[in-house]
Amino acid sequence: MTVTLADVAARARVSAATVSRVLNGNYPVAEATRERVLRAVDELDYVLNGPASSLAAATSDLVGILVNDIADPFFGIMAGAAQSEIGESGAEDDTGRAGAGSGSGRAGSSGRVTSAGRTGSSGRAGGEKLAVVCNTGGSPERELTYLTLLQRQRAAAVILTGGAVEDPAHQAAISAKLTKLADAGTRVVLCGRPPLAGGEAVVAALAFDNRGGARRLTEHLLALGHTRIGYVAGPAERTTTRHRLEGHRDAMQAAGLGGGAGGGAGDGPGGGLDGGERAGAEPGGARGAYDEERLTVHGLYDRRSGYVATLELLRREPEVTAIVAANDTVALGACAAIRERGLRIPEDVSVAGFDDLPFSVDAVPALTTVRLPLFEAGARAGRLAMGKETPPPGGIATIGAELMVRGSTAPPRVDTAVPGR
Amino acid sequence: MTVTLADVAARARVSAATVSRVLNGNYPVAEATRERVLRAVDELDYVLNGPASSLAAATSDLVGILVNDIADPFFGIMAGAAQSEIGESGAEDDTGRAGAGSGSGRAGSSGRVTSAGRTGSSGRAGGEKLAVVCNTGGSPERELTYLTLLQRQRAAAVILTGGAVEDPAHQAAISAKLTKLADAGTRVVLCGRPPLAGGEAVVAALAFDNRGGARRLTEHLLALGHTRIGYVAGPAERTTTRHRLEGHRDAMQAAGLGGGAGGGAGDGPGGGLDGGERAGAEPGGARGAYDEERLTVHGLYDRRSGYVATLELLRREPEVTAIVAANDTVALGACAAIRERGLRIPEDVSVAGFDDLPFSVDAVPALTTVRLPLFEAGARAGRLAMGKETPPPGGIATIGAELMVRGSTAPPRVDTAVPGR
DNA sequence: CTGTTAGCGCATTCAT
DNA sequence: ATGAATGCGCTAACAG
Repeated sequence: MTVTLADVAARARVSAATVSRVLNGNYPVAEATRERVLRAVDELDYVLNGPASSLAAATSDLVGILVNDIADPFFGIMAGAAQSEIGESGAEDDTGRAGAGSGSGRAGSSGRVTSAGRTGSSGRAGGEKLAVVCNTGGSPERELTYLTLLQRQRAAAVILTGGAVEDPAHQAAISAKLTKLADAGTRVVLCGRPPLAGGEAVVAALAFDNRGGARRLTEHLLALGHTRIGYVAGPAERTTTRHRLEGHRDAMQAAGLGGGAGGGAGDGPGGGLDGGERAGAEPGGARGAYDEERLTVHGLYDRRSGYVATLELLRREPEVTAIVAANDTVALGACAAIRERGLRIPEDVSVAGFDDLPFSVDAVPALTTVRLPLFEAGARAGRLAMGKETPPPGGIATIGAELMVRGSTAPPRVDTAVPGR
Repeated sequence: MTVTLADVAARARVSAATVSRVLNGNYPVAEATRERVLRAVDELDYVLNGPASSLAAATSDLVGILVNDIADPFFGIMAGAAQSEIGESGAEDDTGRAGAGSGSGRAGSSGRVTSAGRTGSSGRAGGEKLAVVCNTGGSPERELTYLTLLQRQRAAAVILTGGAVEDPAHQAAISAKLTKLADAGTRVVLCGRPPLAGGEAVVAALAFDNRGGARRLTEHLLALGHTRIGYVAGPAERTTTRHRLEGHRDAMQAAGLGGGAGGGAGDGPGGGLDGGERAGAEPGGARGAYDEERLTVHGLYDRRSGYVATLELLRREPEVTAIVAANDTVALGACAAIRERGLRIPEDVSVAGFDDLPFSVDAVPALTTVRLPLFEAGARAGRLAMGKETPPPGGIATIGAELMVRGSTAPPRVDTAVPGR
């Protein structure tokens, strides 16, 4: 029924071993026989049996990329970049770049279609790796499950993207799993995720400077003259959320607006997920740590959360003149909430996001945000996973975050600065 | 070094066969031994060898989902939905839904973390399928390559999403490849992609009613009083582009505004990718087929293309009162271009998109568009791929597209209706 | 350079 | 209900 190596060997009048050698290309073979084999392969339309190959070689060509939310461009961009570095066999930097601008449907590619019948249809496809992305949905369980599945497949490499959940038990479980993967020869790379405690198992960890970016963003707002800044944070248990929040509070404190306590590193996020428990906080009340918590609302990294949280923020403190969102998507929801309350952006309330996703520049007004080089980071992670690039010293690299000032932030209204209004 | 079935068997004092049976659960095993085996598995921290298992069983638990652009939420939403149906072992409809709103970072999940140490770490993970998404970048070659890679892995199922490239050679190559996959036992499902010519190889094809949706959208514009409607189309060679364009032209013709020729089905898209070749077309010139082409500009399915194409459209015909974009992302670019020219939306120019991606409702003004039930379609494709749902009659189902009228479309300015202005 | 020989780890017959 | 054998298709030593 299905064509095997032996069939090809017979057709080409060589041994199975020889066929294997030409297919894998990692062994000297006479040019003559080589061509004969290749022809037989094409004629028989032979396709290598992956499982058999992996079993014998004890390695597979599978490379897994774990993401929290595949519908979020934040992850899509990183995953796509990584995949482009992995899919191509080292060469063809061109095609990799093509996917950069999140552009789909390459228009000019139809001309090369005919050649595809040759490149793609036959079973040989050089050292092609199968780069696949797995959607964890942000669930620790699914993350572990996927890791096990990948381990089962003897994956060649695994790339973990996005912030981690700060649960000790889960951290430990992940760490243990990654160690086992590494022991089995799988290359593990972290992208946009803080380094592990005992990071020996990991080839490299690329961490975003969330804290620094957040700090610069809030400093920008402070320089504009804002003092009552609301913060719509992400899920409390994620590292990304904590780091961005810390950066924000660092800046607030430096400006003498934050609470002295709780500003340092390592403290768990304090705010509850849904507010409303502290009743009757008088507007324009005390500053400091109290305000800090009162002006922080946690939610998910999606639009709806931004909308809901902003409404809550506006309710708690109608005098806010600026709102910093956990990311651009959340910022969009915040904008919707602000407008719905009849306020203008940025005249009445400034809004800022994080990530600088493609749509941010198209918001009206364009969103002030912090740019994360997602594509570059993803591509680098891909190369690291393939061993095409040497890891940074210590296996850890911090990736810069650049402040992008645009139309959604402006100085606060003058009359708002007057106490009591 | 690595723990094998035999090790587990020895530890549990049974034969390897028995261990295999408990692990696969598809064979009667005494409860006592069963537990003994399971304990041994946990104690030894055994992880099944996927390749070996697949080789022996001649099937794997890999399910591939092909997308054109992973950074595009259009695909991300479908892929995520499909993956949620595939990943979970039939049950737990709840978790599947959780990913719906494109929400990442499930906030409430930390409570269940500890249980993960049990569910996820051990080698057994019931009939878990490994749902993976592969990013083709819209390139036919990569599409074929991925299909080959998946074939090599003896994938259990493959889901192809998004419009196809209308190149006969490529169509044939894909068809042939899918037939081979089906012959090898792989279940093939098409999602948001038109049925194949000889569709026997395919379990089911879920096609979006792009044509109908586009027609209704343009009818809406016509009802509003627009007559000069620019169309920013996608890549000329894709089915999605053609179908949407045809729907648009159908509506135009029905209103007596389209050219008699070229309106029917099956004609290749006429407009060149970059215009400007026909010089000095006098404004307010002849209607009909001529205008139809003049008012159509092709580009990619991304924001930049929408921006550039709209600028071109505005140059060719400053009197356009409405612009229909290939999709929402393109519409965003169109909006940017329109504003840059000092025009207001919708007062001066109405804008419409397609797909109704999450961000569309947040555009200012909110985007009139055509809603495609991406999540539902993806989920259904996932179930079809898993054999959890019976295919529609004939294996083909058309998925409705619903017009969403929002703020970005309005009647044209009265003075614009005056000829010569 | 090429052919021969052994397994890789597991799922299945077939027995019992 | 369980154990013993057989082979899935391929790669990797070894010869030669």
